[in-house]
Amino acid sequence: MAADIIPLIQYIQQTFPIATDKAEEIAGRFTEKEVAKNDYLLVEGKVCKEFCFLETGFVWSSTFDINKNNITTNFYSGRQVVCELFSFFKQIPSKENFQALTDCRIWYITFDELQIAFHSMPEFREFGRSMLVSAYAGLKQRMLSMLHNTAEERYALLIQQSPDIFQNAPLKNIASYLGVTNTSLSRIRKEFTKKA
Amino acid sequence: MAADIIPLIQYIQQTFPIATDKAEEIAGRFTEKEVAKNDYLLVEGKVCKEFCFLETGFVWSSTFDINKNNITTNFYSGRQVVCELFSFFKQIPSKENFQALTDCRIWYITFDELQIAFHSMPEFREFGRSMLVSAYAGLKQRMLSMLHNTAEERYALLIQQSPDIFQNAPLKNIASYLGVTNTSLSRIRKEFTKKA
DNA sequence: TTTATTTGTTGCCAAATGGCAATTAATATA
DNA sequence: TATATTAATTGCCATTTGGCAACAAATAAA
Repeated sequence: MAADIIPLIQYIQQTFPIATDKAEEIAGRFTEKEVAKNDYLLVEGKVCKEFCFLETGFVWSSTFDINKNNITTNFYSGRQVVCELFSFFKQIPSKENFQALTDCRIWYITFDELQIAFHSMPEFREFGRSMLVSAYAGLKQRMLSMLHNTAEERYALLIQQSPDIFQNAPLKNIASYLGVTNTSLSRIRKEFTKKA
Repeated sequence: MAADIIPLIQYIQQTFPIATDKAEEIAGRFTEKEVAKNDYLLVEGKVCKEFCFLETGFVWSSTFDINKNNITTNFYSGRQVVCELFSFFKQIPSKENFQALTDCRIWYITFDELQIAFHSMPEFREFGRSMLVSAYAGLKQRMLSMLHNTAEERYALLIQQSPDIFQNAPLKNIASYLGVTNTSLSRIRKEFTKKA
């Protein structure tokens, strides 16, 4: 067993409590690959064919609003699932782009392989469901934060919870992730450093 | 077969394409019940034990923010799933309340029953996964709208897509659902009717 | 019905955020 | 290195939204 599969095994166990040998069996269904900086993991209009676990590296996802402005939907650092879940599980074209901001090391499983594994391994199904439910809950949290926190509060939360984003992504994309203009983010940062 | 189970069967088929006899078999696992106006389907701190399909009626869900303000998380009209998915699938205490705003007719299945049905019916699993994925995608849409539309645009979208909310819920709860104060919502409504 | 409570509206002003343009800083390209 | 391009900051002002208080309207309770 390759040593670098350990983060995936740990991720599985932390998402759904399960015996180590079962988690290893699930992880064993994944294949490793590398993605170079600036390469796309998924392009808008294409069907997402791989469920990816990001071992190391940094990825961002984006889409376009009605006015064709590019807006950042998320950032992903290592040891997270990186997948357009709607496109993947429904096997329909994605509305989002996923792009590597650094060189990435990834473990993936294709949709067909996952279907087979789901049928033969109940634990894999349970892990999959638990992962989906957690993603749903995380999104709800983020939505409520967007609704009831100011831009500055959201900025403070982000820099506290995911400081690595600021090492990897340009501020204009962080601004659109936070739902503010880059002009406003610039001013928020100015105020923020003044206070600290 | 009771005639009023038909909406549930249709909902299943529209969430995951499946033969009618299979959809009927899935629906057959659900039990019917009624919930009176103002009664709670779920109370904060309790584990959500039932996965509910709202046949008729109107429900709202809410939670409390850091300052203990009650904030509305969602409204549900008929022919929708009404369930705190995170609490239900993880069987942990809910952070949300679900309350009937009108008398409701509901089809439900308990967590234990659902686990059994999931194991014996692959189609039920597929339906469940598809439902989760759709809920996730809907939430993402809503979040992006919160981020990149003004309060007035969000109001216009809501009144267009879910006019029934305005027949069933007080404006102060609609305001917190939209992420604005009721003062602001009042002004937005004034502007809005002026334009129309 | 009368009274009390809750909900919704409005005026006044403050705070947060956006829009645009100019400038500087950083990065990519020739 | 020199040049072109993109990203970030700043000033000025407009727009959006919030906070508070007063009031009106609707609803619930006595």
